[in-house]
Amino acid sequence: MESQVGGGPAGPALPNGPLLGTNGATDDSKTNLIVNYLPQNMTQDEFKSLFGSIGDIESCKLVRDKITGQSLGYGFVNYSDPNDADKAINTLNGLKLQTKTIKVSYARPSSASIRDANLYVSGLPKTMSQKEMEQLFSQYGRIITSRILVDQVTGVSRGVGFIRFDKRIEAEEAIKGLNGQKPLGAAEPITVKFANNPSQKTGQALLTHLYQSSARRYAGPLHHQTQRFRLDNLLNMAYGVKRFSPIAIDGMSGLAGVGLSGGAAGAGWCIFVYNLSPEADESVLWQLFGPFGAVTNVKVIRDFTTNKCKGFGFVTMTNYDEAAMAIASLNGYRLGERVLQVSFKTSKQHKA
DNA sequence: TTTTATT
Repeated sequence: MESQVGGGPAGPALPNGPLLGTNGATDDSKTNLIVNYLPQNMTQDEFKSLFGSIGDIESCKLVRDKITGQSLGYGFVNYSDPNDADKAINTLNGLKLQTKTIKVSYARPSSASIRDANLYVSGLPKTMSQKEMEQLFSQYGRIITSRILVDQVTGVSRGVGFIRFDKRIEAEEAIKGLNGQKPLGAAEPITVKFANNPSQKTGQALLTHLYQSSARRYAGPLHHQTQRFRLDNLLNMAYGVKRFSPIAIDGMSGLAGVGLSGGAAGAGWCIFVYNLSPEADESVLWQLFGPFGAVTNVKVIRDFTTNKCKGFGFVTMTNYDEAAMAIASLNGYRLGERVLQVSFKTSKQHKA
């Protein structure tokens, strides 16, 4: 299915170049593997135990989306012994796990030049095979993977596919050379462009999803509601309280002592975020809350000695409506394995 | 007319 390239040994040593590998440094190219097409629901623990069954693992990582915590369907395994890495490829590559056939290969050295090298191709002749598509593109560089999407029922090509090159430059050249061109004997020209980057898309998709799902659950069809009314309903959800008068929001009555922060951090609405993972960092909070509006400050509360997150943090937002929308949307949101609790920070300290 | 390949 996929091309079997991937990783491969490093190129020949340069004449007169420095001799590498004589100082006892680890040669990652022989121990570090990339694993692709993992089932979506596989956990880090399952991933580790599967590959740990081959031999001693130096480190391994199931790659997850920064924001949602969802598995991205691939991971890395670094073995202590190169022989185990080789054994893992021989025994686990092609293994069927649920609906997926996993791919295990040597990881290429990580570098900026291999990122964003994935192309989206459309307008392909329905008769074109994956191999033919690869032949068309291989003149521009080394192909890491290719895929043609097919109709799930009939199995016939949808005329749409992906090509991942080893280097971004190669992908750029392929766009220049093939976008708008007709393959030999084809009636229509093909479109070649960079594929959507899933990691960038997530924020937007998350937002859209949250808005739509909250609005539907709590306010009914959007076209029957005004902005004001929708926000009111979202607030009902955020507080778990029935609110009878929308005017209460505008006046912000009933909210005394809640959320509004003064002090050195500047004015704004302070939001309490609970059930963050020990690995959570500030960037996660920026990414989660940023899409809802102006965020002036985020803070992850960490243990002094371990520097791990103690499970909660704070976010300050400038505008009340945006803060309320963020709370309504993100409270109860599942972040990885955890369900977030999000609310305005309450001031328990005040003694009247 | 968008699958989940770079920590």
